[in-house]
Amino acid sequence: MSDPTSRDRLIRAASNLFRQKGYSGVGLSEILKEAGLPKGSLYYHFPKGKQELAEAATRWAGAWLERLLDATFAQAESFDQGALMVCETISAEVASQTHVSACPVLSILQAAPLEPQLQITAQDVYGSWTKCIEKHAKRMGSPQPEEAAFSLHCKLQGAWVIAFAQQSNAAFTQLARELRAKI
Amino acid sequence: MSDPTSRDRLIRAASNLFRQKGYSGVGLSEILKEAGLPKGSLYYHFPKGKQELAEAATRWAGAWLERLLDATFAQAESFDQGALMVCETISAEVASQTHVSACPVLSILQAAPLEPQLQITAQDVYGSWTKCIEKHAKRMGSPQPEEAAFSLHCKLQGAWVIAFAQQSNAAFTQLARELRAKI
DNA sequence: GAAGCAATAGACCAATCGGTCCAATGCCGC
DNA sequence: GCGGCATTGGACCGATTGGTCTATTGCTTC
Repeated sequence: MSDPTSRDRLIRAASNLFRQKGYSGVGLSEILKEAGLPKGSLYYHFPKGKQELAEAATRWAGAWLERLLDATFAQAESFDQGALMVCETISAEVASQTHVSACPVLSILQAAPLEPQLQITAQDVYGSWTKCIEKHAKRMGSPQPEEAAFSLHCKLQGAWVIAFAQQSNAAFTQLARELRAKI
Repeated sequence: MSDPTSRDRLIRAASNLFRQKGYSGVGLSEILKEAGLPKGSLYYHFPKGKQELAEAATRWAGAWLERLLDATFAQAESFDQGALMVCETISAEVASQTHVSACPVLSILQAAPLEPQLQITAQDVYGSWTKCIEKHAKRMGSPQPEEAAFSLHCKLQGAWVIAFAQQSNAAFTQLARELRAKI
């Protein structure tokens, strides 16, 4: 069994950097420097190189957000309240960092035309999130779970893009205000 | 006065390519090949190089979308109806191309940490859009024009990101369905 | 301690990057 | 035809890119 810390360090470093500068904006040397590992380690753990690392990083961050969704909705008493709490949780998460990082999927999205596998990865992760939200919508008796899931996902994506552009979580607090009014 | 066609060709080529692969994902050689111009022309029209070209391309595309907003809202009988029409117009625009291109601002957003000027450009263009929507919201007697403008901008951004990921305008048609229900 | 595998370390590669520079070209008023 | 400026054409540059390859290290199992 391989030492998990090295592989993990690579994934974390890659995810952080990609979310700030995008897939094409980050060089392997920068990732390796951040992870404190030589090039040999990268190609040992990810033989297909940058693309495979980006895929792993995106799925890792995607799973993290899905856990966040599950944990937050588990505490909610209604879907609308859960939606608000998710928005507030992401807002707090975003605000806790010195820089506002983009949605992890966004980071690899623009590299999709260059690396077809990343397109599939992006669709997979987005699909998982929507399904996850839909699951909770159904569980809480939302009348149109599919529509509600898309609507929330769409708003969160929009707020995340704007927050990234402004380097501020103001968009999330504004969205939270909007969601609170619906309860 | 400089010949507008060369400068314009560069801007159009750059905008198209950036919207597909992102700022860092496109090389100057690719832009020049698409525009059919040599490198000398680029640095004549844009002495500061790639960054200046990207800024011009983003502002150009930003102005195009703002004209689209104005033209669409001008035909609407209410803000909510205008919002729906904008969504449908962008949806049709997106669907008319073989590839779904990202929002022009998104293209340069992830390059912002590398090129500080692009961060300002992105904020400017987003700000113009929001103000433009707000202007129409006020004009049509929307009770909370600021909130309404942010809300629409946010939803459109989200739908655009998802549409880009899925390479389909399904997200826009879904958002249109949601907006139609509010009228 | 020797064999053997997991993992690291980094030299090295061709290709491409953004950018600089200057000669050549085309078009203008004269 | 000529001077002069706007623009083009493209060679050239150092730096960096993603990727390959091999030597070495360190642990584990006999």
